[in-house]
Amino acid sequence: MTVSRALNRPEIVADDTRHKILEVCERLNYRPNANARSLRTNTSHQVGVIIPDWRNAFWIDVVSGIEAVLTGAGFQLLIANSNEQGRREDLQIEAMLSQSVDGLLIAPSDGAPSGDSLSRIDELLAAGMPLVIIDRLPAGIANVSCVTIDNESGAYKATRHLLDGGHRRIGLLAGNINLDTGQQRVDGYLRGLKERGLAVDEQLIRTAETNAALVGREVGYSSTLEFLDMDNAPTALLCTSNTIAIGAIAALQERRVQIPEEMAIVSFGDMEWTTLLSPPLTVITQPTIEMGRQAGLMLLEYLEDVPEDGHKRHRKQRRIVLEPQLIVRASSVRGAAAKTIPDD
Amino acid sequence: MTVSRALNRPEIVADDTRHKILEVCERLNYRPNANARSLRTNTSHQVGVIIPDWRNAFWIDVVSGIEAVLTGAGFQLLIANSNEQGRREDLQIEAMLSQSVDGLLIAPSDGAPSGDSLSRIDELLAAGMPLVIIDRLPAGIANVSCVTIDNESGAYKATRHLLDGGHRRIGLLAGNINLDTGQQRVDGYLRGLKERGLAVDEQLIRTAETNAALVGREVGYSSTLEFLDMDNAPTALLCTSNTIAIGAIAALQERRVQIPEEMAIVSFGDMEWTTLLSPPLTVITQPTIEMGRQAGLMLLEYLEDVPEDGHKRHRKQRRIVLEPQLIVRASSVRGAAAKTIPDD
DNA sequence: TGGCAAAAAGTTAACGTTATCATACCCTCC
DNA sequence: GGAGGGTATGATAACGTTAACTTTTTGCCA
Repeated sequence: MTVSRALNRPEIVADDTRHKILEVCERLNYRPNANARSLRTNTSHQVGVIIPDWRNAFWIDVVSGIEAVLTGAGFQLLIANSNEQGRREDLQIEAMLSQSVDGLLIAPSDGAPSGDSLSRIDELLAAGMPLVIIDRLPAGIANVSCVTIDNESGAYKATRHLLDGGHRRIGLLAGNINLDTGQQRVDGYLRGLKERGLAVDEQLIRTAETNAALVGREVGYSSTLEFLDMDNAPTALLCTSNTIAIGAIAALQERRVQIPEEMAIVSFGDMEWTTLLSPPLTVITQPTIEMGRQAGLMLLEYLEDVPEDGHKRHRKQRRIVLEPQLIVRASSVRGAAAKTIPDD
Repeated sequence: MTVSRALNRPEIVADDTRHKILEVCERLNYRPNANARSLRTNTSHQVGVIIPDWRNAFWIDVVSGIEAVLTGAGFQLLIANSNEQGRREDLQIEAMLSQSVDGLLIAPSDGAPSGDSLSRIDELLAAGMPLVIIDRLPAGIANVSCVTIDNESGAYKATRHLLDGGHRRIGLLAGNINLDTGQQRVDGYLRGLKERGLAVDEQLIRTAETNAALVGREVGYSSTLEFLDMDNAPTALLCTSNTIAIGAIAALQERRVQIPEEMAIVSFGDMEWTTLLSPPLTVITQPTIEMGRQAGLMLLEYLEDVPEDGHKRHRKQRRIVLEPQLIVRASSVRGAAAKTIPDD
């Protein structure tokens, strides 16, 4: 009816008719039914976002970046927390498709039973669903657009910084190395050592089964205690996530280990509290908000790429890799002033 | 058609028909359309959650509690961040109603232009929409169910603790006192002083215009510096939020003020990092997750209260007030041992 | 004034479900 | 063998919107 036109394309309705309609809408407290609209148009102005753990500030920041871009463009976010469980992730994708979301932003969980949600993602791509993968890129997925962080480079920078500080035995508290991000951080660490011709001591590398926040903290704590009990304990610690770092620092404080004199420490992810610690924490910043922003923008391109011929256009796959930065603070430098190391 | 029955009420369909149907669904990759279903049934299994600031860990924890309860009961969460802006909150409620959410959980923003979203909430209640207010209860709303924290009690406990420690001049870094939570914290502080017959020095009470995280931090920082510059500076600080505390601690560290010898500090909200500080931070715990859980359960009661007669049942209003706890750590107690300094 | 194009408004059907009612089928029992 | 009662399935309409098409109105010019 004309009402629909008055609300959606006011310019093609005569002025006084429009005013009359709007006035009546106002009086009747009329509210368009989004479900009916979605049913008819097969578009919802909703975008699904699936993250693995929203108790971790990392992911909240990512979502903030996404939100800034997408709600600005008139999309509503459907946020789901997979809790690092592939099965949940799968169900959530399913639920979002049921609601005919216009697009999806997914950070694959580390617990994906490989086949399951990967093939689901392949299906989505084949169906032409606008989709951008964030932060993690499981090996099995090809031809997908994604925004990630150069974890290898981040870990390398951290390792080199510690080596420059004279450390020769550096403990690596890695997350789940079944995840590409986890493995990349190990790779960066190894590159740092190799570059200096240092042998790798497998005992100095600890991994976790999952990246879930609570587990990270626990692993950081117990692994650090184990390090401290070694005959030739490391003199520096590289923590590959803020949750791991929290556990590690707790362990060091408990044992009254002096930072950085007895143990230097570098962590991943700058948090609001890292500068409040004594000493302040050296970190590899994760450009989380920016990652969210870029992923949002990328998805937006796809969303605005209207399929005029009714058939989904074959889209070029794009990949953005963001560079992490090293911020040197006192936790990793013996008696020296802290400064930011410029990118090289 | 029979398909609908096979999927929704399998027990009333003959076994072999059902199997045939399910097999075909599988083969065709059939997925029920949630919009069509919502349109027809006028129910969406979605619950809207509106919080004022998801960059603040406080709210993320609240949402976690809500999620634990509601997704377990088969509801999907629609999370919106009002950014402490009444106008956004209003639009978000509107959008959620368009999508025929089954219920709403709202933490009213502090920037509500009083009339606007309050009357909207009244409307919702009148229309029988299941609705639970969380954490904050604006003065204008009556007859609504809510789950809150006893802020007055929390601030009182903190104040009493500091008074017990011998402090006589306690700086109060309050948030937005136009918000009931903010005013209640001031009230608790005043009760503490009054109980000991101490005069109130208005100069020791600082408030903020809004509870937005960034502002909180800034206010904590600058107000603390102002305190330190006073002729008779306070010897203790009561911060009414974790963001304010972050700013305050930053200021104290910058001025190299010894905690707790020169300035004791108590904060609201226990975070994962509060024990990592030197000294560890004394806090009033906010039962955030529990608040979310209770709000979720309360809403669930309303949701399950099916209107058999087609007319919304008049429901009893319920209120739950959760009690915060004082956790004493070294930031508020002089000397290694946590011993109480006798009164006068 | 008639004719014609453009603008505005109206009509119809369809999106994919499910509530409701109608039908077909199968058994049991007198 | 037919009435009665259950169970399983089928048919129809409706939820509120909009795409596509049709009709009406308006405005303009010859």
